[in-house]
Amino acid sequence: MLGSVRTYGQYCAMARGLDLVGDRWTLLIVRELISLGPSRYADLQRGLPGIATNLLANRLRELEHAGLVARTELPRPANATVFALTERGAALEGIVREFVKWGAPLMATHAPDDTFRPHWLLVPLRGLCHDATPGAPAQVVRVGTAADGCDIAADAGTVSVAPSSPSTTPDATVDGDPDALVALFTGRLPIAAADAAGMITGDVEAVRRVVGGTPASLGAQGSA
Amino acid sequence: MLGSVRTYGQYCAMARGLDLVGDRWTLLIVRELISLGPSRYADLQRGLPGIATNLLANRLRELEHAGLVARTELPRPANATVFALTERGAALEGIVREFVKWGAPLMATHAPDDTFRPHWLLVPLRGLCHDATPGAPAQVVRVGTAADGCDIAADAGTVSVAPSSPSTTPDATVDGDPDALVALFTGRLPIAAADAAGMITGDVEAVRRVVGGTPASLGAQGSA
DNA sequence: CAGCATCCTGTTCGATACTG
DNA sequence: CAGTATCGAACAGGATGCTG
Repeated sequence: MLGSVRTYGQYCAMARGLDLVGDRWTLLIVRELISLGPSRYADLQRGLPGIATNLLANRLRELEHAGLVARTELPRPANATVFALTERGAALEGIVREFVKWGAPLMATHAPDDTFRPHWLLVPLRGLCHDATPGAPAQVVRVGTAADGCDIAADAGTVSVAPSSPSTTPDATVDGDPDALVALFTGRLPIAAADAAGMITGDVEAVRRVVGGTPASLGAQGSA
Repeated sequence: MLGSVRTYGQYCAMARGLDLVGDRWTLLIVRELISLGPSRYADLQRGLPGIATNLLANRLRELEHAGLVARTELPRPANATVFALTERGAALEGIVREFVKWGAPLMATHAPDDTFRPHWLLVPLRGLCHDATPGAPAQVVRVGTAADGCDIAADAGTVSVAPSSPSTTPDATVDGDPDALVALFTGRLPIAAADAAGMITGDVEAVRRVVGGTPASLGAQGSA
């Protein structure tokens, strides 16, 4: 009845890590909890197209048992169950970040039937954005929508990327085709071209301020 | 007949990475190829206790197809097939390293029936060792044995950790119980105590030279 | 012997239907 | 909304047999 008692049985840090988060879907659930913050069951399902509902329930139970996810019952009037990463669970972001870096070259092509959610860009954007105008007042660029996206906040030379919040009014909003979004933030699509294509609403200069990171953060590694 | 056409179908760098290396055993095979260097089939099997032989063959074929592993036929007299990481495959070390860092706290306890191979320490040791005596002549400390272990080479302030080579004569050799080895290199077991327990052969000062890294590399993160 | 392929069994996964 | 129940298909694990 309980899942994954299956273990590699190795006294090895990596094998023991994989015993906890190596099952199918598990690291994507962690990605969701990182990218969305504390989430309800149905929101997790929306960010994990194709997952079986029983599998999501199993994984959440296993993650909870492993001390990586905490389940909280919100009081009235919300009256909902909320899943959030514990501190130890949030420490998985390093693994997620390395996966994103390694997988970056795989984003060059876009299969039309692949699903896409703008909030999936949160971890990648953390490595891809900078503040090119440290002296300017604080600005926020939204990627995607208020319901599903990321808010890139630039202030005093540093950027922070958070799940988009309906209570924030961004200075600019960027949206469009998945591959165009990726191309824009990896530098393959010029900002002017994105603007001409109608991808940018609001202050184009705010977009110019945050787009573009260090070459290393683009995950430029051989081909595949 | 061909494995894993199963894909997450997401336009997401992490999901696409997991499509390639997210299957069971795959990242442990990568760990083996990193820790052993180019290897023969039987050597991989020895480092992956419990893997089904057909599964290893399948995974190697998938990795080859993904461009992460290259298969080479050695000419006579060796006449063997050798599997090695490609450049793109070797780039997975960042993911392996993050897994090791995150999994480090899980090594605190040691189940007696867990298997252990000294060469599994190679990636962890890369984050755990330093050269405390940059001025001293080059020295090599072996962990494990010539047949299965790592050689830690300290020279001019930097250390490099490689699979143990029979053609190298180390200045000191460290071996012993798996948990004692881990405790030694994570600083929980004093070098003097390891020496008193008979874990060290040769020049104890060479061991003292390389053992101990930055606090950050110990992977100190919450509990679990 | 190294490097698999085949066969078989048990577990996990995926899709859908259903429930408090 | 947050799951549980069910069932066929795919996959993992173990033993064994084949082939140069």
